[in-house]
Amino acid sequence: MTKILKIFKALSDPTRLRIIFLLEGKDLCVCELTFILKMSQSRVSHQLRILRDAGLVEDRRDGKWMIYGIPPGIRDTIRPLLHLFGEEARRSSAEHLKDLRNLRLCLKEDVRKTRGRRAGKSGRASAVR
Amino acid sequence: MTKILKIFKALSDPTRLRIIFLLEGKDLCVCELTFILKMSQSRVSHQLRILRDAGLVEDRRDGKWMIYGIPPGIRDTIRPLLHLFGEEARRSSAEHLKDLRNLRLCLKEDVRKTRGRRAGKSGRASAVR
DNA sequence: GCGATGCATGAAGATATGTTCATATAAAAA
DNA sequence: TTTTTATATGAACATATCTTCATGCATCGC
Repeated sequence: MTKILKIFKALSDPTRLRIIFLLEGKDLCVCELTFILKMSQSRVSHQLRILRDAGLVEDRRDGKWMIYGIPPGIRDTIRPLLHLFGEEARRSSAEHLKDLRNLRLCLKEDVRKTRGRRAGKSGRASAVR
Repeated sequence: MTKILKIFKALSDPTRLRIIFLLEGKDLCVCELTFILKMSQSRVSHQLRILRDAGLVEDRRDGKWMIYGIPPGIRDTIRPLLHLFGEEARRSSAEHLKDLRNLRLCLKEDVRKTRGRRAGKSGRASAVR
């Protein structure tokens, strides 16, 4: 009972749900999530911790980056769950579409390796808040 | 997005989860839930309201009783969801077993129609707190 | 080694949520 | 009609949750 409750609690926050939706598509590091969600690194980390405590995500270190992803067992469990309700609503929600746009931008700009050095450079599309 | 979030929020409270587990088996009125859960009527009503606002339960009047149940569409959606995680854990949880025991007692004593008049009568098993 | 980057986390403040208490409404019973 | 039973709900309080800020640790590049 405690476990399922923890999972529902973890999923009952808009930020965490956005993170789950993103990770369902692709593993991401904290700085990428920070870039995509337009939130402070601290805020993202705190939310990731709650998701990890619930067993909904797992992390691994890659150099100086911590990569977060959904464990295979959970992925199989969660995907149908998310689809059951409002998959349509999700896909068409303005928020989620922005996240997807920022994800593309994030990959295109190779945020993980180039941020900081290139920040503020002109001629670049900027992420959608 | 808002809808699914509301559903997860509604499911992320131990009392409400107990109510859902109970209603998954059988429609019940507020006084029966109050009897089974050993909680104040006010508390049960407040929680039912949250479940209703999330669309997870519906009510109908039967005389002076309000009967709560899970709408068919939601039932089909929610059952696999609850089974996905911790169905085993639920079935064996002490809390849930107590609820089931109190449910049997509730039906046996016909709480809906006899409460008050028979309260405190000797020779009766009393519900488990 | 030293500075910069990526990330985690504790503490404090702001906000949301759950519980209790008091009271209101509606139907049944007397 | 008056009383009783079943339920809903607003307000106040207690508790939990989320966000921010400050700071610490690990890794990388120089």
